[in-house]
Amino acid sequence: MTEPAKDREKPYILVIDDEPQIRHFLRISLKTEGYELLEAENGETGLGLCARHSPDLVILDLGLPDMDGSEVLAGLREWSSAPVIILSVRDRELEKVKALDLGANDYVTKPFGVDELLARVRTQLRNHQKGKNAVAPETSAIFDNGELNIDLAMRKVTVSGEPVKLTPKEFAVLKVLLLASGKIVTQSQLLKDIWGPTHTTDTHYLRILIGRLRQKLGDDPTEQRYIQTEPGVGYRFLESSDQV
Amino acid sequence: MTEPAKDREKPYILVIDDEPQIRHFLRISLKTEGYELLEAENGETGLGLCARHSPDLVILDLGLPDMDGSEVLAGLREWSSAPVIILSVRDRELEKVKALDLGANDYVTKPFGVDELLARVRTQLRNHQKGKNAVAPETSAIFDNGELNIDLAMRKVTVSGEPVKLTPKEFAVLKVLLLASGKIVTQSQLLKDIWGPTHTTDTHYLRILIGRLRQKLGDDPTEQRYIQTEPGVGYRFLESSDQV
DNA sequence: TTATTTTTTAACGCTTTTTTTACGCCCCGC
DNA sequence: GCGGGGCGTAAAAAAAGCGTTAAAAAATAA
Repeated sequence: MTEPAKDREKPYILVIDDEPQIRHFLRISLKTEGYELLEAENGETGLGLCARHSPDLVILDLGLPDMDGSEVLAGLREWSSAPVIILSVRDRELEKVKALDLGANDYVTKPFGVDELLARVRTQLRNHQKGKNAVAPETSAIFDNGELNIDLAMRKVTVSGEPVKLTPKEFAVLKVLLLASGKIVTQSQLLKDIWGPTHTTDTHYLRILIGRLRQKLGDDPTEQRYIQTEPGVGYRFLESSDQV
Repeated sequence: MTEPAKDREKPYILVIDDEPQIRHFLRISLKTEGYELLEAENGETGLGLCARHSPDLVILDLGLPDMDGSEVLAGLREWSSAPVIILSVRDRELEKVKALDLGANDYVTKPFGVDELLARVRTQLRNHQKGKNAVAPETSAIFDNGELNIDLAMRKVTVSGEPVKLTPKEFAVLKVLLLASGKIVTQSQLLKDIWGPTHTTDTHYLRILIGRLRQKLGDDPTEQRYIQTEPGVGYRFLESSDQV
């Protein structure tokens, strides 16, 4: 889907209606509620505007001069998932069913109350927003080679089934190393990330921490399976493929 | 948790309405459409059913005998995100606005056409499904391991049958932990959720509250059965499977 | 209002974590 | 072989975090 869906200050609402007085009416109401408005008086320009600005919500009148409302809706749904509220004078049930099944999110019959319409707008925006936020639920990075298992999101580490307790700093180091898996992380980088920019020279802390980490992970500095020392530079976490 | 909202063959719809003929009517219509039905004739059993079965959609009549419809809605929204379609004889605009802003997803005025209602049901299910795929799986509102029983909807907690009284803050903490069951909730997250963004560093409050909570739930900090502390990070509610 | 519950504040052990301090090792150039 | 820098380990001392208790303050119910 195209949907740039950037975070705008104000939600954009596209009104597609041929009656000037309705547009005027909606313009007043929606603007005072803090929405940014886009207007079109026929289906074609409506689709064009929608494509160009990808509004957060569309209010669509079914009775348009140039094309049938359902055509507009169908055209929209081919690429956009923005919520659509249908506006119509016709109160025929079949119309509603058709529109809703075509992908509309709500159907309001004229004449309608402003407050109700605004509430329905809020409802649709709220619903649609919710789905969007949850998209990236913190990349659940996981390492698992059969013996060692690391789940960063759950903050769980097990060695051959046995859970291992890591202190906050230990876990922080492991996380940084694992996220840069295979690549070297310099000592100063690690120090900056975990102790803050004031301790970038205390390479000492690191050695102790790495030591404890290795011990807990069942690693050995002489035969480095997971954490590899790059003398004078830093450390790297070995991916399974890298292991000799 | 009892019922982790697994993918069922048929969508479950919970109808909360006191009028038998309406329920009968809805039962016929919804069943022939292939939905599985749950019915409640008052708010309390409605909330209970919802907590136990976590339906995919709720149809809620505003005029209930035992409690106000908005109370039911509000109670539901404390822990559930299932779409709610309001049914009402009252056509007052303010009612609609209130219900929609309280978290309802649609509002249908009686008398209504079956086909329209069914179309609106489809619309809500379709919308909610879309959002769900990305989101964390919905956790059920009930925990029960034979000894400890927590019902978020009813706001009731019992330990081996005996009801336990929780203060509002205690319950709030428990709710947050339970809804994130198995996952860590950071201290700052808890503090923000319950005390507001101004007290994100007063980890002290938490320790006291968690302490009392453990005491009331019959938990022991040395042998953590329910609430596990992740030192330096936060707390997590243990699902039965996690318990060692 | 009074009485009761709930929340906040304060203080104290206890444990864990972090930091400090000290020491041994190995590789390399001298 | 001698000494220095970088690395790893092992022990302490210091600090921070957790859990508990008791009492004061605030909120709530009666």
